[in-house]
Amino acid sequence: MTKRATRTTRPGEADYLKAYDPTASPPFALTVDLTIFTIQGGVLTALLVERGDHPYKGFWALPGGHVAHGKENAETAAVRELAEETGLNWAATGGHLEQLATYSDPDRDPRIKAGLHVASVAYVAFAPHLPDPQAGSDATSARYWPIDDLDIEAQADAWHARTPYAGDAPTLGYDHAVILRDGLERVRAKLEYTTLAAQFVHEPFSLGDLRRVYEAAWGQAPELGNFRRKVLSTDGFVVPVERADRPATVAGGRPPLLYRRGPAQWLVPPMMRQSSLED
Amino acid sequence: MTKRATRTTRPGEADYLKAYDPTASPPFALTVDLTIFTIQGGVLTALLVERGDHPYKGFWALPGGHVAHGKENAETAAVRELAEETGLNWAATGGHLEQLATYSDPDRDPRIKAGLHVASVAYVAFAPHLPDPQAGSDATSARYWPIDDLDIEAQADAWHARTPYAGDAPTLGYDHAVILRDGLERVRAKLEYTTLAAQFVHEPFSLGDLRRVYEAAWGQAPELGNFRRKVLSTDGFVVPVERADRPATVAGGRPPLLYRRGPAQWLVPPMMRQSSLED
DNA sequence: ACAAAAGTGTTACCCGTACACCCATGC
DNA sequence: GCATGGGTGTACGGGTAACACTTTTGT
Repeated sequence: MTKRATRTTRPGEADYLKAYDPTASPPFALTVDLTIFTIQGGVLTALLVERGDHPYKGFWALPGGHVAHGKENAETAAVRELAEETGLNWAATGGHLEQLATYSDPDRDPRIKAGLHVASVAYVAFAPHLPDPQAGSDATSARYWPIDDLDIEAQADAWHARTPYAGDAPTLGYDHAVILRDGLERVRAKLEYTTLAAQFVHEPFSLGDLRRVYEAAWGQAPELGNFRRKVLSTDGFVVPVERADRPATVAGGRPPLLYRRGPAQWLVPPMMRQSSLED
Repeated sequence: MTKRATRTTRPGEADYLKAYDPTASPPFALTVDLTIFTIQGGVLTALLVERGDHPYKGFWALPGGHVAHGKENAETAAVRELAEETGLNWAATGGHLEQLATYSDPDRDPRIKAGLHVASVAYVAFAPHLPDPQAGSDATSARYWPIDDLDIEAQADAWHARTPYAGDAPTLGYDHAVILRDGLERVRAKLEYTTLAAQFVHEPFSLGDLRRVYEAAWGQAPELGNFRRKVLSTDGFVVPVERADRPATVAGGRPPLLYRRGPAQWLVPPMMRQSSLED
């Protein structure tokens, strides 16, 4: 009980609390940015919004916003912003959201010139093909972009060199090309050793659907026979579903068995990817 | 060249810069916390400092401090604080430092009661047995603690429940038990699929030295024969060193071949750990 | 019948496991 | 000699890679 007291009141507490003057210390702003990945028509896409306000008015950027001071942590802010920007109830859809990294270069936001140092906690979200988002508060439009159309590497390199990006792809504001590149690498890596691929497909899904997730993310599909053995032998990756309410197949072909996401989180050993990471 | 202009001056820029009033928006503080792991006498340890000031005066905590507003990013601040708190030139020692996660619960720092919301970017550092640190600025003492002596799980659980930790281990301030637990899990995981184990030993080292790193971190050593085949067959993990300047062995036994760290970063497939992750 | 997509079988080989065995040094 | 730590060899088995083959539907 002595230690409990230290969490509420203890000798000297009044001192350090009073000593702090909110107007004296230079302010930081804390924001969140979201890299939201989904698959549309066999192509990996990311959600971007077109900014309607300065800074970076008219540029494309990641959805995100400010953490509410004293009221929430970054993750809560991320879920809230996601709902505001896309109309999506994240808890209900059951997608996956995880922290990526925090970006804090002083010059990553031009408002540093006004004395505001903006740090941003970035998140990665995986979801099946979502309804097209409505442009929210300060965005003039919002859409999913195929990641191959964004020239992310070149834009990220340009940011690091602090030179303007001169290519044809929609230009990303802030350091969002860097964040998006890091998020993309996280997605690709996580597919290898977790069951997150199942977060990209609607239930019920076929093993072919699941395999096309890997194909979209890696550019190459895992070998078919080995892939299904791997998935089916990983306990709890997918669970078969009996019902015949399979949506009619588009073209000819044998109708697939259908599955749901299982409780397993990890893939050990990992799913193999041809182009392994270089040192 | 049109786009370059947007990075320096563009229509409307003055507006959004002037519109911001540094004293109006409630302030965040941005700090860094460091989980610094090393191995001493076959035991995995973490560096902690005993706080000399409120809040959490007299408690043990992770080294860290404030990010200098407008002057540096979090990583630079981490390296700087590391030098200040331990006298260590990180760039020179060649240890490994990486971002862990950002912690931003409003109540994670009691100064929220004074209106200051403190978010902290945590880092993980791996290093060989370092000289004992000098207690820095606001610390009364600093030392390495064996992680098994810190009762981290219980302390982290207690923090999440917002109940006081009642055990015998040195009590950690703030949410640092949670951060330390996450850092520890990162270390253990990274040993599996990267060559970071070599960051824990002084050069030149023997394969036995390297194997003891895994033993200290995992509580169980990889099987000897397989371990050395794995290490030696991974191109660029270790490079043999010819010199006979091997430090005299303490006890009897065949003198080992010695190695240096190689350029390889990844271990594919990963080093096997008996107790694999549960779902 | 044919194409398309799903699903099954078969073989070879790699690599991790387990365990036995050989080497070099200090006491 | 013998204890101690370092280093090597080898047989077994599971799992993945590669590829051929069969099944079920739509047109």
